Amino acid sequence: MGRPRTPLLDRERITTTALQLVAEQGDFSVPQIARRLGAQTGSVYHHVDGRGGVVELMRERVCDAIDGGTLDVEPWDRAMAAWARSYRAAFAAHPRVIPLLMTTPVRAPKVLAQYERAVRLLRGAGFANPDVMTVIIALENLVLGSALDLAAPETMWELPDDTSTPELARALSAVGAGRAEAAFDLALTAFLTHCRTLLPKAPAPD
Amino acid sequence: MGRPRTPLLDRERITTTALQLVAEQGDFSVPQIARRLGAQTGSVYHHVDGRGGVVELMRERVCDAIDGGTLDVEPWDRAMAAWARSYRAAFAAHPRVIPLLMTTPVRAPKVLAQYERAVRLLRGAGFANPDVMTVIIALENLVLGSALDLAAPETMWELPDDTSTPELARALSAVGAGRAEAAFDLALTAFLTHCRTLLPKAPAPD
DNA sequence: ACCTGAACACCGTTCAAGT
DNA sequence: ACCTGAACACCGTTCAAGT
Repeated sequence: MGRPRTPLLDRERITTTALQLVAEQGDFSVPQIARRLGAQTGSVYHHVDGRGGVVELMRERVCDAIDGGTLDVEPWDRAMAAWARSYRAAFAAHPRVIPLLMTTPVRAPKVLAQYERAVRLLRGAGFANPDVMTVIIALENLVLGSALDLAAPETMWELPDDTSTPELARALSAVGAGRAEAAFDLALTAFLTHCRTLLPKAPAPD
Repeated sequence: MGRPRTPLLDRERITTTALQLVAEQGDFSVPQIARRLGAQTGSVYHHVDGRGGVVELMRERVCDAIDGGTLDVEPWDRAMAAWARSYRAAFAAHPRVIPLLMTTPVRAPKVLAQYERAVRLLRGAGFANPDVMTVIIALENLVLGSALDLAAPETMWELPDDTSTPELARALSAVGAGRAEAAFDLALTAFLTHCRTLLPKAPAPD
């Protein structure tokens, strides 16, 4: 009892354990974290701001893998594409965490800083002020929607039998694995192609 | 005790109450449903397959508002646009339910039937077999991603102060309300425009 | 500073027993 | 058939008490 020689708990270990639990079960609980680390449930609260705090820590860990350097790529559309792919890849590495992150607002300064850079990039590219945020939100929806697809159970559609929905069954078997990737690529290409048309006609390169 | 003259519980009332709770709190529990309907917690289990069953009932209720008739519109791209808008509107009417529906597969026959029709529509329009499902999945991601945006808290980005992310703050204030709608419209337009280019060159109308 | 151990109000689920 | 009431194993959170 009392204080151990070497601390059992710290934020790093709590985060890692939570991510493991979510990967295994699709969810986590504070007592589960404590048990895995050999501590009492209450002890976790000395390191972390409750269950919600653990979710925030997981978000930071996952988002650390997003490569902000992609936003320095030129031209702007290649930068946005690279950012979107890096963003999605970071989430894809922890698919089952995604639903946990969807309902709480983004507070992590590192993530906000990347959005700030994205805004500057688009303004610099010549997008009108009201369009800038629309483009970013649409891109974010695209990334999260596709990432959610990865978190979905093996088959997002549970076909009762192939006879009631034969065409759907056939179409599904034709895509197979990589369906999520194909859909993301299609949507991203479509989106950036259309965004280019939003820009005032570019002057000829000098 | 025992059986009341007039039943306290049925699937309709359970579903309605669950939707109300989710609208108010963003979540629900079986005991909460029971309390609101003046029954014991255990009684709910006589009508519904546990908590997961209640989620399925909510999905069916929400999806009933999707207008499958939109898939009869011509040409195919107007049909897909109308379907996507109806789909999103149905979810938008119950924004906070969306996160609850994301992690469980679609089983509702009515929803599956609409996907079946969508597949037929795209095949009829001339899309190659491997492309059909990719297009549908991408459209679904788009709808769900945008719908999730509606479920998000007022401010998806919690800016600590306007000084650390000044451009983001400015861009955010420039979109204001309707930001979700604008982003959805942009993404949908972009997507369908690009899908048209996937099709073999159309023959001249006769 | 870090942890224990116990407490509290809440879950989801099951099931005998009642009418 | 429909509901009660009690049980069980689990949550999230708090807090005095120990070293």
